[in-house]
Amino acid sequence: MGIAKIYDPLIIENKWLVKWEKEDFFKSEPNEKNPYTILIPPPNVTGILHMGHMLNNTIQDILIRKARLSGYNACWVPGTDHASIATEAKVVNKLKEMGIKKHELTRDEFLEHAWDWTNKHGGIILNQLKQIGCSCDWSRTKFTLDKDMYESVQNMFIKLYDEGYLYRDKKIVNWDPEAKTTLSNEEVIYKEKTTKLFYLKYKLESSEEFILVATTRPETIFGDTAVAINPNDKRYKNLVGKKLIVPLVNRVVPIVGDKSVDSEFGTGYLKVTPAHSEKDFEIGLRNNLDIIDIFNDDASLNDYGMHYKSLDRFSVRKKIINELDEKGLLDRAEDYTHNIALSERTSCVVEPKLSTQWFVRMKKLSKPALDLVLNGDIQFYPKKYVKTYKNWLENIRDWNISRQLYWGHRIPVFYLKEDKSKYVVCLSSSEAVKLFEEKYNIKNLNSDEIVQDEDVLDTWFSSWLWPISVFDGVRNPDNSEIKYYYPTSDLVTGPDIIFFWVARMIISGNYLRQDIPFRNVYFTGLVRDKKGRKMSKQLGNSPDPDILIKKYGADGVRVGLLFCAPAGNDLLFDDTLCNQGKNFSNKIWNAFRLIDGFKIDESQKRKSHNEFAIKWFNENLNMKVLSINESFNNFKISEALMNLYKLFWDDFCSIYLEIIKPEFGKGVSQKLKRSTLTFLEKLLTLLHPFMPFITSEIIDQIVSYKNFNIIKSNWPESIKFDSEIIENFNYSIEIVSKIRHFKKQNMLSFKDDLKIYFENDLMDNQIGIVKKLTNCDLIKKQIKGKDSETSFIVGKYGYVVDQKNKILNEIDVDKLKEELNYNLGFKNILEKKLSNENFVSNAPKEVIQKERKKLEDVKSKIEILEEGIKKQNN
RNA sequence: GGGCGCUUAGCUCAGUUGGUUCAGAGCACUUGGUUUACACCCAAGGGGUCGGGGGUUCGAAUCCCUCAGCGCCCACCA
Repeated sequence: MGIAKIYDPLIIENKWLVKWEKEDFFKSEPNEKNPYTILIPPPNVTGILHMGHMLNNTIQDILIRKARLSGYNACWVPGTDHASIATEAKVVNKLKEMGIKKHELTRDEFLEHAWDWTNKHGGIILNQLKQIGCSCDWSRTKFTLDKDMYESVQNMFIKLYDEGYLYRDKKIVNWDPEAKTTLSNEEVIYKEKTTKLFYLKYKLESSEEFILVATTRPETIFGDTAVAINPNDKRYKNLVGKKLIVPLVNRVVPIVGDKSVDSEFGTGYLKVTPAHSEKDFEIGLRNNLDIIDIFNDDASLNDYGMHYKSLDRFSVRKKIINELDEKGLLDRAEDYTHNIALSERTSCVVEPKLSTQWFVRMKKLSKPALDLVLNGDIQFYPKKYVKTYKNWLENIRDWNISRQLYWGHRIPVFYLKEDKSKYVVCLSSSEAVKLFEEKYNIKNLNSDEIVQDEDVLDTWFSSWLWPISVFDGVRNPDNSEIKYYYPTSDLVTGPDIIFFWVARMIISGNYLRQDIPFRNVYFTGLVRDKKGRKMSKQLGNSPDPDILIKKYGADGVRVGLLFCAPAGNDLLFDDTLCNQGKNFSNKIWNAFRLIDGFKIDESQKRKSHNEFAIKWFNENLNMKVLSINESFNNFKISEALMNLYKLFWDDFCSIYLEIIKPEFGKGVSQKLKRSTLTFLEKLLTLLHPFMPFITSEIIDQIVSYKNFNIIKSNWPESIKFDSEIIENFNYSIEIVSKIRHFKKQNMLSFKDDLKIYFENDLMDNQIGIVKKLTNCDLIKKQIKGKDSETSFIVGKYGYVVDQKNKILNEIDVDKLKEELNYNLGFKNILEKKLSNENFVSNAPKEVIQKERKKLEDVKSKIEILEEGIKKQNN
């Protein structure tokens, strides 16, 4: 036999990677077929593949390959995301290592470095996706900063502005002092920490009395412009109209009443710093307070910080507490555990900061998006995320889209240098000059008299256009591609970006095209290690995909991942599952070896049980294809794989092949070999989405299928199956199991041939199968009374084993009795149920019918069992 | 604080509209097996009062209440 005994994925997978690349198998263009479209959730351009990506993209590849096999024009668009803050942070770090500080560079110089970085590291991840077999249309690869994508983003901004969905406002935003940019709420993470709660003395004006104010941030007293108290607080009445002196600063500030103050917290007094807390800012608005910003962009203190000017906020905190203490202005300090806001990207403490930003008005824009999901136009798998989605949309807030970064889509707004309150929104400065004339009647502006907004847009502002912009549907809404491919079919992503991305794509899709962006959303779980911990660099528990692939093959890893990935559940990844996948590859390989080695020999007598096995496997295949399709329709991908795994391993190898396998040295008929190859071909087609490499290779090696392209072949059709054939066949397998069990219990070897007498009708081909799989003869014989010295019951037909002496005594009568008791109990319950008027009158007819059938079955079973026990006792 | 979800065999999970041939799968485990595709294998087997308690019902893993444990998302208080 020329084929290797052990399947070696490495060589074969590489061979197919090259071939797929060369022959452009995955290319898609609009045609007369129905489209099936998936857009990759674009990974960070400079990122590398982790387990989450693997899972995600394997699922996408399975869906897309299945669709391709099912006759759709399958199009999977790959691409990468510029990931503005994440990438910029990496570049800043890189520059730091080189001794260059970002602020020493001009915008253009910085961008040059960023592009160098991107060109150097970009695309690695796409190559890794190829390694795991992703069948993307690589000619369509997009990058969110490509020229057309860039323009799409800016066009969207302009459209939204023109239609009144954008505004510029001063608000308290989350400020990342390290990256020196604002963050969206979604980019802020909270961590519990124990810090100190300081009680500071605020003297009443022209009095020696003081009140205590509790704060965790004593360094912000420089920005205090009031102290607030809840108007329902009893102390409030005595204090109205009085003033306090801010310690150290000696600023005189009013006491104001505000319902948002929690009287239970601290002393019930809240120092109000409108520039550095959202809540304080609102109190400030309500009470007309001054706003004093005390920080520089890096969160060091500015001129208002007096002698602490230029020092960092945290060192000021330490120093100012000492000073307050020395001056008797600190009453006490207590431990206090609360949540600290941290930047997702730089991990530094977020500083609330007042600043002017661009916002998207979300309420009206997002209104239709909720219905699209609630009424089922868009389906979520698993369903539970509909509620999460609903909850967010119902409480949606305006979206801050400005980011004080260089790397990204620059905001297309031009300001008059002289007076920045005057601005126009457009693509270029030459257009801006015209618009200034129209809008403000300012004529003959020089281009150096206007300046473009320094900020870029939030990364997600480009992401929410992804399903439209990859087909150029923002700039050209009527082009043939967008009309053909949009709406896309499925989106596969993690639930962690349901708000960042999924919801916003639905919103933008509805806004731009009055249509959904995708029909189904499949949420994958988080990949954890087998102890349930998140995978992280620090723990070192995240396996390297390249190493996994080398060890188990891409097919093996794909199968391993899918074995543990029910939709929406986190999956506990374990190497051994990949090993199971690898073993499965080997099993498939060896099944092929066996079949391939069949010699044709027409002189063999036709065996009826072979025909029966073929019939059975055909019907069984029809049945399993139906259930696999059903699993696919419900996005139960791992269920589909498990069914296939069992179909191939148990049904095809352990049963079918074991039956039709010729005895040593003998051959098979042409017809049998052809049928078997047809089954193998169908199974490989079914397996292809999960294991594209090995299935391609084997199909390629089956001689008669040389020109058969598995990628585009037809998914086996199935509408119905003959359940009688399946039942009859299964019964013989049931007998086989019982006989094997019997042999094992009686310490007989597989080779020992027994004569087994049976009383009821069995078909010849059923007998043939038992004979082939157990090496035992089944002989039909009416057994009367004492003749049946050795009887052993299985199933509803009952049969008798005659092995002269030893077996007889070891037959387990207790087992039979146990089974009898169970069935008697069952019968009791059924009879009780059926004689219960409440049941008969209340339960649906079909249920009653079913119960009656059960009763009949159980009665005949009891009869057989009783007879069997009687025979044993004789 | 607001919202969502989970608890079924040693592990990871299936169990659609309540109906005892649904208590199931894979892995792990135990036992036996190797000249004849595969030990990356074959065969057989043992495991669970479906988290606790209560209720609805003729009937509950499935519906309701409650207790206990776990997890996620959102908001964030000085």
